[in-house]
Amino acid sequence: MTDMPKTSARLLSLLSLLQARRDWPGALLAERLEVSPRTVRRDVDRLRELGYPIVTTKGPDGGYRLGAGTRLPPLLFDDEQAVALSVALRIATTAGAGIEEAAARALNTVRQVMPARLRHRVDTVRVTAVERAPTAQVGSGVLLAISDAVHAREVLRFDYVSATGDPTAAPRRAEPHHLVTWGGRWYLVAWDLDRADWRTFRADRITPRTPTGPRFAPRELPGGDVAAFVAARFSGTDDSGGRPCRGEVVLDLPAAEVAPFVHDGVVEELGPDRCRLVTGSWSWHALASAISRFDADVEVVGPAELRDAFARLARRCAAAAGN
Amino acid sequence: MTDMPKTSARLLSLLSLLQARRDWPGALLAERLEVSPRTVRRDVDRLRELGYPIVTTKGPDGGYRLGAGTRLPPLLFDDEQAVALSVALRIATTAGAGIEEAAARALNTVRQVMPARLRHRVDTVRVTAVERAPTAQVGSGVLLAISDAVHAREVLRFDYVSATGDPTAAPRRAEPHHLVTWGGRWYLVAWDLDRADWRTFRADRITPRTPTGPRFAPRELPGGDVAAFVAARFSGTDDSGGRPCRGEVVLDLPAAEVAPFVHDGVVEELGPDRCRLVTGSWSWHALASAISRFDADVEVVGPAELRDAFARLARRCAAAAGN
DNA sequence: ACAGAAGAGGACACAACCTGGCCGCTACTC
DNA sequence: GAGTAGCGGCCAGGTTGTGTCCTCTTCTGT
Repeated sequence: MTDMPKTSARLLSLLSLLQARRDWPGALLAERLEVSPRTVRRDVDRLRELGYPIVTTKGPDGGYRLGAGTRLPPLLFDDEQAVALSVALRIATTAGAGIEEAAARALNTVRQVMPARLRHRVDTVRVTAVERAPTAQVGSGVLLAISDAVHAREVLRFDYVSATGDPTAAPRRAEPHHLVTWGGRWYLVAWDLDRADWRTFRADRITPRTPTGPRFAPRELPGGDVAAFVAARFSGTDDSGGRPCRGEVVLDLPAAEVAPFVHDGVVEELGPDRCRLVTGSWSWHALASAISRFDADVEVVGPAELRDAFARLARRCAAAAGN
Repeated sequence: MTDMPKTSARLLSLLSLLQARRDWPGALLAERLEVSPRTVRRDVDRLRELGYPIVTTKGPDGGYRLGAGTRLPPLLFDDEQAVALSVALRIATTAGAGIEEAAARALNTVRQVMPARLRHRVDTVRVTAVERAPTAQVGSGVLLAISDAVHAREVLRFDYVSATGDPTAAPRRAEPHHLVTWGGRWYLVAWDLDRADWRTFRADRITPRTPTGPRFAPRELPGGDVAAFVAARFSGTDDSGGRPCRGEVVLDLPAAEVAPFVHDGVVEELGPDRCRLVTGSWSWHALASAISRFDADVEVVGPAELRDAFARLARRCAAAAGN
């Protein structure tokens, strides 16, 4: 089985890779395909000669990209795809959000058209998803309706059950911008037309109405990034409650050593051994204590309350140390 | 100049020829591709090695044909399956755990063999997954290796990088029982053979070794349910496993206020506002920090290392407070 | 059952092709 | 202007692919 034409196989992989991602730096492709960058360039050339429109960006942040409107040869699942598929769908079947059963069926359907080897791969992957919060059921119909509205940029009208359980009297109207999942729940990020502000609605409390309203012009989400927006929205309100005290510090540690321990916050690399950490906790004391877990020098950026908390924590610890 | 690789190009052509027609006699293909029949046979072999299911008919009226699985009955998903598939894979591509890119490719691959209507459905669904923690990358290879071991019930040998970043000297040996995802991270729930206890290992810190060990008989997980087990494990902090540094302190707090936050240790009531706490952590520093989370006066009973850690922590905090 | 059609595949020699390295260029960003 | 990233020529050496020749095996139709 060592007889396969490396080159052709690589070309197919290359196509698959290019299809999966916006921009691929040549170096990354080289690494991924396990060939030299020079060969990647040649491969790209080859694909071009075969008629595939690969556009390229030069300079920093450059890379390759597959142009649109291409007829690709029937690509096959490779092992990684099979694993990804199984993992994703199995998670959906255990942690699901009303789509468990559909996900299970989909997995089965795909399974059927796979070569035996891959089918076996799929079968061996067993994953359990554990959620912090009991997952609220959202019908795929609702998901679909919201998705469609987002995609079509049409004002969504819907009934909404508030957190207290009271159905809002009047149907809400909002410009749907993003469908987001966070911590096992589904949220719609939308511009609430009635309140003239950005809101996140829990999808499981939404009952879409038909027909949808007129089209709208997309607005720019504060923060630019949906992920950032939602993270910011919820950062003070974990499922288990709120984290009202937030602060910012600079740590003398590589970001990579800090990030894994931060569950609710942002870690930003400032240098090889330096990073910025923005996080929150229940109280200033708890926040200071949480930050102190990193065995590194801390520089408090703010706010003053955090500084004070550190001062008190210092006295506590000094006392505990027997002076 | 036009140094187009004949072979690769031919393979692609062959693929599209086979797609376009039911049955191709080898001789015809040879003529069409302008190569000898022998080469056609070799090309077919090559495609087979690349995973394309090409069926062949021998005898008179024989020929080659592209089998199912690549383009045939355009996967008959129903809408719900399509939605589930898109949702699951899109989540995987944004929240991914090292499989984002593979998930994206898988979605594209599936997309290709869908009828136009469903493809549209798939394209409509846009989901963003927001994770609390920057997700640690886990290679699909690791996931696969773990999964395989779980499935085969074979003892897994692996190198493990501890929370502190120190690679454990000796490889660990464990009976893998479940692969779990929780809060955006992957964990292996296993019976640690060396420590003779249940442990949860972070998958991103695992480097599996080959070969795997002998088969094992499944044990019953305390709590029965993986989900319950993992949830219980993590309900306190996100540390897991054994804690080498143990110490004892007396806190000026009611036991009832301390106990809920201690998941690996003992809280003993000493008075209405006083309790003894024995617990452990990965390092003395971490232990001191963990104890300091209680906003109360601390009296270190022992050992001396903990006292020292508190002293150091005090200096750290004082420095952080800007003195 | 037999002949014939068609694919399978081993051997071999020669040519073509690919790859990695090296290097100077160009295009773009900060 | 410096740094990054892609471009592409050139070369040497080893790998691959190809055509040809042959012998088997598997079907089908008579």
